[in-house]
Amino acid sequence: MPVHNAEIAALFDRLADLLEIEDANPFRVRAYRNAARTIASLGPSVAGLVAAGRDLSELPGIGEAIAEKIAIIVKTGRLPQLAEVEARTPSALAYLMQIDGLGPKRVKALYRQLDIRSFEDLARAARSGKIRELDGFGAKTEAMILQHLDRRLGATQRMRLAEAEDIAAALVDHLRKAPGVKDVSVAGSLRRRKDTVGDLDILVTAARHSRVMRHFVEYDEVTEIVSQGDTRSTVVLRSGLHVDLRVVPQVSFGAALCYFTGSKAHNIAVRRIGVAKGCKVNEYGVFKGAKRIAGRTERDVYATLGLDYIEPEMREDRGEIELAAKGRLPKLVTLDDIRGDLHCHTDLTDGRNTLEEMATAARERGYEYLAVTDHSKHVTVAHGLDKAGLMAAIRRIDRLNARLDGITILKSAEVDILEDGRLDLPDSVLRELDLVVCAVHYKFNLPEKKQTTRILRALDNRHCNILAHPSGRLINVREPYEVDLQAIMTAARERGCFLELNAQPARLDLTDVHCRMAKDMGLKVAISTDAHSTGQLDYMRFGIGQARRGWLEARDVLNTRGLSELRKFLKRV
DNA sequence: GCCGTTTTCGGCCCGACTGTTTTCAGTCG
Repeated sequence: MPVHNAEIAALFDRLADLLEIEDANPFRVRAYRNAARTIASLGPSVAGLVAAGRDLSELPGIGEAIAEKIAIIVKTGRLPQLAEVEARTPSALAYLMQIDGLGPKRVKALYRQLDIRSFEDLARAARSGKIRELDGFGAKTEAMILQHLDRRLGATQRMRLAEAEDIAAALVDHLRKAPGVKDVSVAGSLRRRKDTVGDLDILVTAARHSRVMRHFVEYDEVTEIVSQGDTRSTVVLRSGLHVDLRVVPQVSFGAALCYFTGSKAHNIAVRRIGVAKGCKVNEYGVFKGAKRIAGRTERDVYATLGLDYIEPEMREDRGEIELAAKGRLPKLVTLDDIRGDLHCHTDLTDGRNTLEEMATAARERGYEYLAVTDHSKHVTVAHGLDKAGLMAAIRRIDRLNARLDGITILKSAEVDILEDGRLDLPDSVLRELDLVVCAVHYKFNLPEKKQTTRILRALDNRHCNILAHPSGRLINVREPYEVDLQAIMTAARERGCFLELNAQPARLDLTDVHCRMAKDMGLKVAISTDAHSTGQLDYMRFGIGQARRGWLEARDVLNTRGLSELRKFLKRV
């Protein structure tokens, strides 16, 4: 059984947690965390790279020692060094650090002095008042621990981007009404367009001594004020979302926006560039000695450090800084580049709007074409179409195209991939379509080899053009199914097929990492909304964000092509 | 443990807020 990248990364993260509790060299701890991050954001499987004899120490943050450890993990599934550490320090202690306010030092003190090894131990000690007696702890810390223990269940899940975006928009509206406020900007992972966000980071510029902090904590959605200072405060909203607000003067806006957008790893890497150039970089600007030499705009900050402007979606320290230094950053795809949508549904199956309503809505968005991809018969919950139903739908589209100006409706279907890899509709009807989108809707839990073979067989059908939502994940609901995406991408490229980046906020499937993998392999991606209503056509922006996180440029995206060029791409090799 | 427009050894990002302190450690982002 191959060891997945995520599992390898988790071993190193766990090792880092426990070493931190043991007060090991913090830079060594960071080295393990960096390695974990590199592995987790790698497209190709590490196990595969090892099997192919590749030298892993070429990867950023991975040297000889960690490369060797990875090889052992791939071979045995275990990291011997982790077992050694766990013999001294119980593995469960790492979980205790999930409690807000408990870091490695305090967890160590709790373990050493009170033998606390679990949430249950922690709750018992806190309730009996033992924690307040420890050095460095007090009554407030004890109360805080109890409070967070109570809330722990269910509160740790990250929120989907779309949901967080709504909550942020309402809060930004509120903040704009504060007297003395100039700019209000959402930063953090929301600005980086990550598929889920852990908390909201909001940056405000305002005159000194403005009342904006008070205005913030008095927002009626606030249920708790975690901390409140002159320039920074943290609150919890009714939704459970934590919000950090930072107030800076306008002269620091760019530097603060960089700092608050992150990611943390990106910030560290940028500041290291600063150190190498004899500057200090912080949220107030770039400083040479005491003199501020940049800070008003993000562009200034990067330029002063010899870097091209880096789009927020790329700021993950995944190689973007090196490219920015060389002036070779990709020009990321934008919403304006999109010429049409290649996956949507109508009320003929499980969509809410009629064919004509969907067509008109697509035209209003400036699209040149819209592929209507109602379900095939096997997807009974969606009232999927059989051959006769689809033939009737095709004729309806022909009639609509004949009288509709300004947009072309492409005849298509989202054809179910059956368990054995055959498609749910016969070739005799598939050949009547402009394009065929195929997807897995049942039997998610096949073993990796079977699932991969199943999909490869579907791609073998000469009518198949696009594989929709290739991993099947539903964020916070269903894990991706076990499948060898590298093999599927290779096969898709060879056959002249494409993979979809499904823009539904709950899917965002392909992931950013897999988009980048597709790009590196020279495989184009279709960014599609899978809209089930006219309004959902606007989900395209989530797909664009994810594509940009995967470094996709317009040329890497199928539906940035005009109709005639698109038709050429849909002729399989 | 990683890494190199100063380096193969000696560095490794930077600041705000809190609680328990009487000048700072711990945590967080």
